[in-house]
Parts: sequence; C-alpha cells; structure tokens
Amino acid sequence: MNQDGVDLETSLGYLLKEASSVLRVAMEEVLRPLGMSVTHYSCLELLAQRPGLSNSELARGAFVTRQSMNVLLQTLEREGYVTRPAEAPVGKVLPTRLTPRGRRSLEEATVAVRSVEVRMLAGMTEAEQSGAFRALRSMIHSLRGGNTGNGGSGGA
Amino acid sequence: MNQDGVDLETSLGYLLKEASSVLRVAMEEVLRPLGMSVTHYSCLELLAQRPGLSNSELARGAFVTRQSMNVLLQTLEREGYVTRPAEAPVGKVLPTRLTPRGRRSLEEATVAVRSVEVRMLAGMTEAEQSGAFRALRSMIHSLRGGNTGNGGSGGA
DNA sequence: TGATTCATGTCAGGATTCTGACATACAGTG
DNA sequence: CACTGTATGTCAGAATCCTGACATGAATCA
Repeated sequence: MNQDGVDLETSLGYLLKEASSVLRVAMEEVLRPLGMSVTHYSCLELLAQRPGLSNSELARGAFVTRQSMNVLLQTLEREGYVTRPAEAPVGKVLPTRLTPRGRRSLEEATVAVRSVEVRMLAGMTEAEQSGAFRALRSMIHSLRGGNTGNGGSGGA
Repeated sequence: MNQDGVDLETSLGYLLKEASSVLRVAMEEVLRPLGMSVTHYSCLELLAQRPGLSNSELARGAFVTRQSMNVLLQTLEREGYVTRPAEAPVGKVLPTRLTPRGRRSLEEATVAVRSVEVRMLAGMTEAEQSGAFRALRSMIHSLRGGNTGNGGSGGA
C-alpha cells in the first residue's frame, strides 16, 4: 500500500527527526526552570569550549542564522553573560567571551543537560553508543559532501 | 579545559542535532523547487500512509503543534491538495484525505526525499543502518518514558 | 443521570527565526 | 596597485511557529 512511499515506520530520516524533536523537548523542559533556551545554552557551551568564537561561528555551531545568533548575543551581552570588544581587533570579527556570571549560569545548565543526555543513553551499551556516533557522523558527512548528480550548488 | 562540560565533540546529543539540521537543510533544498516545505511534505506523506488522520494526529506525526498544522491544512485544503468533511462524522474530529492532486504532488516530493535518504545512507552497511535504527529508537524510548527523578510532568 | 475529565478544532496575540539587503574587511588574482 | 570574491556584523521587514484561551463533543465515573 505504501511501497512507493518512504514508509515512515522504517525511515531513518523520520526517526532522526523524531529523536531530535524528543531531545529538544527534553532539553527545553530542564532548561526552562533556568530561564534558558536550547540555543541560549548551546551558545554558552560553545563559548566555554572555544573562547573567542565570533558571532558567525557561534551561529554555525548552534545551527541558526547569524542574524538570530546576533540577537541572542546582544541580549546575553546586555545581561552580562558574555562580553565583546567594542572594536574588532582584526577585520570585522568580534571575539566573544564568557563572563564569570555566564560561566556560573552555564554550570547549572550543564548539569541539567547532562542529566538528559545520560537518560537518553540509558540502556545502551558502549558499543551501541559508539556505533550510533559513527552512524550519525557518516550520515552528516554523506549529506554534506555528496550530491546525487543534482548539478551541485556546491554548498560550502 | 572543557572536561567538566558536555564536550560537544563527543556528545551524541549534539551530533543528533547536527544530523537533524543537515537532513532538514538537504530536504528543504530538494523540496523548494516543488514549492513545498518539510512539514508540508510530512503532512502529505502521513496522509498517504494513514488516510483519515485528524489534524491533531497529523500535528503529532509532523512534530508541530496542532495550531500550526491547522494553518497548513487550511492552505492545503484551499489549494485542493486535501479534503476535509464540512462536519465531523463523529465528535469534533475531521478526518483528512488526499485528493488526486495531493497524491500527484506527493509522488514528486517522494522521489526527491527518497534521493536525500539514499544519499544519507550511502556508505553505510545494512548492519550499520539497522544498528542506527535501533539506537535511535532506544534514545526516543528512554527520553519519552523514563525520568531521573524529576517528577514526570507527563508531557502535555 | 449529572459532573468531571480529556481531546479536538479554532481564534487571537506574541515571540522567535528567517530572508533580504547593505557596508565593511580580508584574501587572491591580474 | 586595482579588482573580484568571500566572509563578517548589523539593520529592517516578513514569515513561521508557538503559547494561551475558548467552545464543543465524548468518555469516565459516582
């Protein structure tokens, strides 16, 4: 009946979307009491691991447009979670850094987020986890790089 | 330096989000020439496989709110892709069905979407695919069902 | 039977994100 | 050195989606 369709019940793409949706909901749930959105948290986490990231780099890392990230950064800066130099040291790039307050805020969030990740991984062996990791990486790579003869718009 | 963080480089959650993002972009890319969004396509595909689905069921299947799905359905109905009875046969539920036009439209989209899925799965063995499938299913189940003592707000 | 609870469809308002556009700064090429 | 191409930060407008709220219909239960 649905042999010519994609068959959502067995589609890895659909399952991927579902998993992502459920993960997003779970993260929003634990982040909400902290007054933080997922993108908000992603931004802070990115900055903790790679201080000095620019707005555009942050946007790519959080999977939003640089315009959206810019709006967020302005808020975070105004509220004292991050700092940006008034003038660009080189070019137009404004390296962003966490303030102590931002770092404290992130610590709370990290605990919450980690609990979600732990819950998500519950019931999976190490082998299954690394298998899933490799599978996801492979999918990303295939989707980013290769085209099926579509006359590559090239992308990045 | 980032050992007390979540370490985005090795986080399955982050990778999941990345994969989902890349998949979404790839789908939008092939669906755009057809004038169709991902939710739009999801709705049609859902209806093809399970005719008579209600607005709310469609919303859950496409991972959006029923309000958003309602807006989409009104457009699709107005443009002749789906039909809904003027009055509910039972209760308030309005069973939705694809029109021939909707079915034709879906066929085009299915070809496009399947090509993306094929590309995504390129380079993965059958075993890896079914492994990824099981892993994703496990994550969804763990995230949906179990709580780490957070006192389940039970979703809705 | 009557009350409570739950799910659905829908309307209205608000928040978030995106698309489009512009000026600027660096890198590569002739 | 001038020119082209790419990348960045930012502003403005539009589109999208969500949260909140309401009325209705069905199911559950006393």
